[in-house]
Amino acid sequence: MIDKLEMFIALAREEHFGRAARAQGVTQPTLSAAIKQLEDQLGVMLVWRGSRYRGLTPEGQRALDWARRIVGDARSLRQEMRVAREGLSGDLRLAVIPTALTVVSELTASFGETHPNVRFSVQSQTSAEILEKLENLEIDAGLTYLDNEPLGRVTTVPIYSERYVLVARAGHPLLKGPVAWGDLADVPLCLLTPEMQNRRIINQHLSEARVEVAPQIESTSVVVLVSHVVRSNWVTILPMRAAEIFMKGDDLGAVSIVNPDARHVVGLVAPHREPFTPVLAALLDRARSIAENAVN
Amino acid sequence: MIDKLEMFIALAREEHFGRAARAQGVTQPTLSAAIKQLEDQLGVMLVWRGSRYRGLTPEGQRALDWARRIVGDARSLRQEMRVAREGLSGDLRLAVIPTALTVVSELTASFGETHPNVRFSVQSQTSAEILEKLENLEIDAGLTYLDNEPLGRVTTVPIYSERYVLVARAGHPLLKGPVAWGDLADVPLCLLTPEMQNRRIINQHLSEARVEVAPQIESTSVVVLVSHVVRSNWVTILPMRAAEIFMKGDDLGAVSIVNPDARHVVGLVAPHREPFTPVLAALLDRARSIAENAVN
DNA sequence: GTAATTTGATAGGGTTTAACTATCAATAGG
DNA sequence: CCTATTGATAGTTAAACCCTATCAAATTAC
Repeated sequence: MIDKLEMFIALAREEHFGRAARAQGVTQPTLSAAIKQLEDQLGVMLVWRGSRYRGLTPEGQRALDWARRIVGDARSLRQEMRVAREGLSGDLRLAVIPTALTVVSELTASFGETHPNVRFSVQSQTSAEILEKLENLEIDAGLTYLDNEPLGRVTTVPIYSERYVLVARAGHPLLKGPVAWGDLADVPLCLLTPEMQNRRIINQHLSEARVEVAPQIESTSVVVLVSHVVRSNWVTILPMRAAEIFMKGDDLGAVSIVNPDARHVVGLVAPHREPFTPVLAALLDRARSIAENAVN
Repeated sequence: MIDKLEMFIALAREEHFGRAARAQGVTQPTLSAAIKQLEDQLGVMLVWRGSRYRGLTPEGQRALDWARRIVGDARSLRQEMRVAREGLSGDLRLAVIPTALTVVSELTASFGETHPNVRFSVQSQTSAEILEKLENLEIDAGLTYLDNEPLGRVTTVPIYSERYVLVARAGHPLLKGPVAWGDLADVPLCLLTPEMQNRRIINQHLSEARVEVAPQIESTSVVVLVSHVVRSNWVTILPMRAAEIFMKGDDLGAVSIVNPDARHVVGLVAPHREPFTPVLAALLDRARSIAENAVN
């Protein structure tokens, strides 16, 4: 039953019998049969049938909610028993927004010292993808904005509060003192792409300052932005925590962007499942302990 | 997997391999094998092994919590799909404290009109048994005190507030006017047994009024109490709602017990499982709609 | 102190379930 | 109209499952 629910979840995620089967490590006929048996056992049609996948029925949608819960709890059970057997161990799958990537090492470094048998897998994703993967049980926790866009039913632990800086090549005229959002009208900016929440936040502040921007360089990667800044007169806007790691040499400079002194809270998000598995509970604890007092 | 978790739950409840097997409709070797497989899959010992059942290990205890949750959710999934298929239908297993038994018909009567395909099974239990059976998934909801003793993790819907009356044969001298708890010192009382919460509540009020009682008749059944009162000079204390049904003739009389005018809230308790199954959601709705305004 | 009973584990065998490979029918897309 | 894609179906083999029968250990009864 639980295996079939896992296959059902995979089918809903992949929207394709073949891909879902591959993702589950079975052949396509096996997955087809599993879905059919699930439908027989539950006595309802879950998937619109045709010559191809055409989405879930309303019952399928409801069943998917339960399936996620049941499968998630079953995994929690297994994980908790493994912890009882061999202490904190296993994989922790983390998804992180690009501008918070440098914060991960704070978490993992201190966590890894006390729990050396826990392995981390960290992927860079948009905040929307993080929430989706959390729902689909594809990750165990995420690091993303907590206060800007709605999150759904998740547990959150605030870690720090983002402040924004302008990053430019050393000697750039804008670096002389604090910059206001309104000063950025005719500056050659390179920014993250609009599917990134960070970009939407920046857009929002710029538009509140009546500034229109159309960056010539957009990227999903902070490294791309910074490398453009290093090599030319481009300028970028980054959260301080994301910029710091690039400021070790003398070739870049940063100044605060004020008026307003914008803040956005970033922290851990985890599925709202009581009780938490030991590994996740430990991670949330660690996040709480490294949280800046400044979060508000 | 889910079947094995069901067997594990049955074993924890019955504390006996043979009985648990019978309860699950399998033979004892099958259940023994299922438990062993569960232990192999989870990699931990769940049950203290010896020549007989000797309780759960700590890991078994934790696993039991998850098992209850998983099995409960799986049942919810099946139930919800059945409702999608054939409307509100199926069995609703209710356990009720003796003094609230007359209230059940208020619930079932109005519920049965709109949902004729739902069958009720009502059993009389102590409040402690109700909570235990709720945990063990043996009932779907209970009707019990909400405000007197701790309930654990459940959803509650208050329905009415118990007030206490003294019930005696018609013409009994105590029936002349309201009685105070302190007046009951030398009255021949018959009361529920002390494992009933109602009795503990009454004891509490009597003891606060400095009254010591040692009833010569104790019973788990309200009918037994009332039939003693009808046939002799015994007197009993009952919640008004429990007494009403016996007051149709002229052979019994009741007066309020005041000083204090004690109140205790009675209502539905249901497992705290989001989202609720449709049948349970409908029952909770109905309970809310028949709740007295007087509940406070 | 010994016999009877209870309790859970083990062995062996038959049935069901589950997975895979190979193939087919239906439908999009060019 | 042809080809590629998609999911369903057939047939076969392996695994899982559950039963009956039996056993060893531990209690209980006499």
